[in-house]
Amino acid sequence: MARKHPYQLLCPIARALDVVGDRWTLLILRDLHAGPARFQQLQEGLGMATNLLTTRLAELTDTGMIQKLDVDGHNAYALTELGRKTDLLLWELSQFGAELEPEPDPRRPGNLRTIALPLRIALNSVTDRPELTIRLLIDDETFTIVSSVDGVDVQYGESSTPADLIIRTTYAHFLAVGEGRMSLKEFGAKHLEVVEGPKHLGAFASLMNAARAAV
Amino acid sequence: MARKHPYQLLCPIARALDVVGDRWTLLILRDLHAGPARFQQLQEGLGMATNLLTTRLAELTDTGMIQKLDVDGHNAYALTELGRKTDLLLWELSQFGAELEPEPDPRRPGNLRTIALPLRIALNSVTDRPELTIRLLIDDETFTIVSSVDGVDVQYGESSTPADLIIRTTYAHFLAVGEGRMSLKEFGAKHLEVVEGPKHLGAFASLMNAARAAV
DNA sequence: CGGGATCCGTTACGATACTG
DNA sequence: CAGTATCGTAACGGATCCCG
Repeated sequence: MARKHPYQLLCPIARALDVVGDRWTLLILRDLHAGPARFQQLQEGLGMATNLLTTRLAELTDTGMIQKLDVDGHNAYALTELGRKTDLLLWELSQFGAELEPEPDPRRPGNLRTIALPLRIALNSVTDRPELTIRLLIDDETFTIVSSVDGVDVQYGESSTPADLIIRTTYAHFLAVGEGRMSLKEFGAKHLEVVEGPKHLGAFASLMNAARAAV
Repeated sequence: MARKHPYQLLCPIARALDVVGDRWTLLILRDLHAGPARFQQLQEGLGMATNLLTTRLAELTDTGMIQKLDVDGHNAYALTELGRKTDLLLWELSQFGAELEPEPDPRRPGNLRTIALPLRIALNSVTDRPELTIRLLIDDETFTIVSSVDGVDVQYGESSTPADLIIRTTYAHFLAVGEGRMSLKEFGAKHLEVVEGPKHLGAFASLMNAARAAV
């Protein structure tokens, strides 16, 4: 199942592209940076053909970028240690994409897994991080943000650790903050519902502020 | 001549890939980071089909990544300001590629333009840069390295500014140093010929050392 | 119903020959 | 030198089907 026409050039860039340069491959990896995902989650989030997704998952497994898990009887796919090393690459790709004109008419609604990687990188750039576990409810979906001295992790879904702070918002508003179209102050005042742990809201706000300033 | 199947997703990564995600596109940009290039230089360096190169150059021109120049009667292609913004992206791609197994049997000999971008980024990471213009003769080709307080530029070919130091080596040896397979000391002693300006060799050596340490 | 596999029409790519 | 033109092959996209 190897590619018929790899570059096979004496260049690390070409080597990287031989592994992650195929259509859809980097977008699959992007989604997996939000944590393990099932076949259907990936397919629906990306809107790609199922046969292609099957092929890509097999290729990524062969190259050691991902591994297949069994999560309570169901298959799931997760990044390996090698696959996780695509984080800075995807971040720079994202930074370059931000220089381009925004998409006039997208084919699909936004994919929530998209935001995990940039959020994690931005939060990790903060030096004075609080010890805090946040559950973020966006539309019907859940993210867990764990901040500690070791770093920040952002995962799709609930984690076993209890959350200090539970907040709810919508994808549109959260994205507006991430892209700088809405101030954190307005976001906090109008579009953020504190479900639990309001005394930790200040720590969350300063963390977000610092991340925005650092990126 | 637009693509029939762009991603058109609400995600900066997908937007970036809609512009630079096609086969060969990032490798063309990589070569152009070494300075303007003619059609044939690109074709020979990459070993790609001429019709595809024509298509890619047209697409990159349409998206504002490159522009066509007329260099003494001949066409040439150069990065625009937007195109130059792919530098960090290509750097991270290169860093990730360095994590992978080296290519066992490459289809073509190394492309000298390949080294300009990583060399420039590495040299730019040095804080105490000397004011120095270096002409680097590798096999039959020439690079010009201009170091100043503003930064370091690495260009394929000769520049109009006179060189303080002219040195000659081979691609294999230079690559060995870049990949850490040969020490700078051994390189300088055995595989580097000083053509002119030996008194500036010390500044060059300390610049290279600092770059190696920083990357 | 989740997790794919098969089939088929369309598009993109690769190699080479040819032209202004 | 700088591309076009042509053509065979591989990859992609969409739909349908299959299997536990």
